[in-house]
Amino acid sequence: MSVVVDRVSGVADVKRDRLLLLDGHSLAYRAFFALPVENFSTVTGQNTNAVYGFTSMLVNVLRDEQPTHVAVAFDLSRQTFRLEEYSEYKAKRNKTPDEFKSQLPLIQRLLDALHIRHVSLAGYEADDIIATWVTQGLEAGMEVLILTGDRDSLQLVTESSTVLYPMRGVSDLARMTPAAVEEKYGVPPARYPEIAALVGEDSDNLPGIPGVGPKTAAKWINTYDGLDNVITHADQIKGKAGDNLRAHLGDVMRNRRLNALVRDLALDVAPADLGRVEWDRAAALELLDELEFRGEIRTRITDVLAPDDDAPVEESGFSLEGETLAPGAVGDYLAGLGTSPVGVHVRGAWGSGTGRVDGFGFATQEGAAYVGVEGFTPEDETALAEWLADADKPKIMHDAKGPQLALEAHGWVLRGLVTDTALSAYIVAPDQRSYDLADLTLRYLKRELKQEDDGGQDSLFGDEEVGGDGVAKTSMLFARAVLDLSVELDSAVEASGGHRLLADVELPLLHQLAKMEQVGIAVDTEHLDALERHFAGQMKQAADDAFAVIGKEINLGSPKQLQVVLFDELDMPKTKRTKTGWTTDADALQQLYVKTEHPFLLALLRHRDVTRLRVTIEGLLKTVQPDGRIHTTFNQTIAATGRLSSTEPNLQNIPVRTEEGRGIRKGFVVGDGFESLMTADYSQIEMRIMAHLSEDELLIEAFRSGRDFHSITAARVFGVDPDVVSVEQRAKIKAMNYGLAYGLSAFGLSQQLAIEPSEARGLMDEYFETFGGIRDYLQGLVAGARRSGYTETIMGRRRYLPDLLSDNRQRRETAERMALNAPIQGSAADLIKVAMLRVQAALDEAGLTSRMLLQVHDELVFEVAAGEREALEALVREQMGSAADLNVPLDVSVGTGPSWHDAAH
DNA sequence: ATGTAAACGTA
DNA sequence: CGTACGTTTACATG
Repeated sequence: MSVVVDRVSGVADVKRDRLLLLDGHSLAYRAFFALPVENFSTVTGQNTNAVYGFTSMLVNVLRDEQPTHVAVAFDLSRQTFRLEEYSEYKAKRNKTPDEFKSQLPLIQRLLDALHIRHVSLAGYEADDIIATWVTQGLEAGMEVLILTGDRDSLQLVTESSTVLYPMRGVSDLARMTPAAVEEKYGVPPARYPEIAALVGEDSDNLPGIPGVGPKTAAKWINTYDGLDNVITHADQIKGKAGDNLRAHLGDVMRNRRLNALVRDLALDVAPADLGRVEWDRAAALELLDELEFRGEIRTRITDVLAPDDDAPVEESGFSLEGETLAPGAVGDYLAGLGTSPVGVHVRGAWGSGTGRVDGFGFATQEGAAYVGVEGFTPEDETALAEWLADADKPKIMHDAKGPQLALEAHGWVLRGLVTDTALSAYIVAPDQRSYDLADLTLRYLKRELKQEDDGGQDSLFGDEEVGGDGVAKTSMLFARAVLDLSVELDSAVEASGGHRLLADVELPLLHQLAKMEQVGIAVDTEHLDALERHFAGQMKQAADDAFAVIGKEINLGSPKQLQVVLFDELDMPKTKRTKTGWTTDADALQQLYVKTEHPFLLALLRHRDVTRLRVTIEGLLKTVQPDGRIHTTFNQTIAATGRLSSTEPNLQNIPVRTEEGRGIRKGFVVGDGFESLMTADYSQIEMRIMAHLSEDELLIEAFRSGRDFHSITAARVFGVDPDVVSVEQRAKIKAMNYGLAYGLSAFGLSQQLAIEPSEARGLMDEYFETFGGIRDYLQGLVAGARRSGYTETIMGRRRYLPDLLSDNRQRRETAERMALNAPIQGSAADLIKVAMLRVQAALDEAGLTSRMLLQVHDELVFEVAAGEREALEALVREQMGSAADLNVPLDVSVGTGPSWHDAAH
């Protein structure tokens, strides 16, 4: 199907024109209540459930009905001729929610982008516009479809006009033909308003006759042949209903006047003007991006609007001259590039600390080239190696850590990476979910970047036709996109003051992370195997115990089945609600045990614990590479605060709190040829940052004293000597200290300490009384962020928090807690990143072979080469301790041992 | 097959 | 009713 209908060619005359008319307001309103608003909102807090539901209905109907003409009618305001006639018209309606109102302009923007006409008219409702178009369309011999959630439109149904009425939600449409209307209401469509007049319409505040429903109304209308005759013969109708009819004749006649749709409005646009035209692809995609419509809905939209394989990349703005380099031509090509930045796209695959290169796309402002690695001559190989390793040949890449691993695996060294578009996009807006090249291209260049489909899937072995036009073209286009993007992003980074963060921290860190991923950490698989078997046995034991108590076997891992046992069968008190029932989390089970002392709970908790440990080990073992080491992937662009994250596997959440859990850490060991593992971590890094930033004298003094921090602060709060601080006092202040940076509430604190909220409130007051600088600082953080729209770390890393201005209390308060936490967590992240770079630089400088393996937010793990322990410890203490110049000391604790567990301190 | 919720591990 | 993450399982969708 082509969305362009040529009105002149006569092609459209082969079939009747189909006119699709939508009631924008009623459909959006339906969608607003049908779809849970909390599931549909963007990062900026814009609700989109109504937009989503409306769009979904629209595209489904476009797909299923294939109309040739389309338009949408909207209400303009409540001020209509109906209101003038009847001041109570629609009076009972609740005020339209703001969350809904803000979505109408979005729907209209979307329609504009799709080039679908939308019309409203002062004094009239959408219904009237539609009724007028229906009348005109039928006269012109068109077939008409009306998509609306307003039953008044049923009066427009004829043999050639059908109402599509949403049944429930936004996916079921009832097809209201004359037969369907008659079947449902017992009268032909033209007489539907007569029924409505008798029955009344709650939503319009049009009261009907008491005791008269659709059945009675239909009976009367059919018996007397129409409402007019019912009114004339009102005195003949017996019973209570008859009395009521006579008493409310005025209402009925008024209802009938008001529910009659106006069919002869003077509109600027006639049905013939509504022929479908090509959509504005760029504008629509940009809006979908803004609305965060992705995945299924996005495909459904684009499929319906552009089902043909149209829009090759050139069409959407990318066009470039390029060539596939012949064997032997690489040296000359690279020599001709000079010293202006080159966009580089590496084709290949990577992960788990290694990778494979299949080819390179190069792009400059002048042109582009592609070269596949397969046909390389020795001269090509050398020329490329030299160019890649030349720090004076500037390169720009996207998400270069993976490619870097692939290059390294080939033996190539990458130098001269002047920027990375994924990293700069992250600096500019760290809250984005994805930094895909295609996403960024769309967002910053308003162009669509599409993967050329070259037939077969990318083979793992790289044996597909490398010279294929698609592959080369795509690679060159990607390289060019990277180059163009870097220009936009450079200025965006500059404008937000993030240049140094990018150039001095994130970019060099990319290489450091690649190095760490490449090295990996050695694992004692035998130990972990044995441990897994042990936990499997414990699991079986715990499950048997649990089943014995309740006398049957259930799936202990199913919260649903657990709820049945706990709350229905054992009749335990209800816990906190979740979306789908009552929570069965460990905290709740613990509390239930305190109340009931039911042995099932103990077995269940034990089962949970050991299951978790077993599954964790299982997952780890699956990721051990042939070299006997685990090579995690560190993600540099995930956490909005600036932290790293770790995947496949996540080595930043290996158990440590329980003795059994720590057993797993014994499985991470020193590798062959090295002497031990060393861990080095910052103590109370976030509190120190708070002390520094708040300049609270007492807090600074507490840190400078070098004594136990929680005891010192507790002593201050409770006004006692540090030596006599009780265990309870210290615990309370410790919880307070840790919770501060999260925006802890009195309630949260009371939960955690199992004390009364009032006591927690008092504790917080005392604390803030003592450390007034902290209170002022935290308040200032939120206030400042509200003013500027963002928070900032010590290195100038920004996080934008538009929800600080939300009128939704929950969203706003969440944003406030984020504003408290982001600069603190983020500054700590800045600090350890700087420390990592300094430590590595010092390692290189000193010529040590010890190496950095892991980062766990405030901790670094090293593999110590023989004889280097002391030197390494000194170096690490020195570099970590001086990563930032704070007005409190940075305390680093260091431990060494044969395993990660033993290296703890 | 794919997505979401609940649960839980870390800092 | 405390921030930042990733993974697993069960369960509900298509």
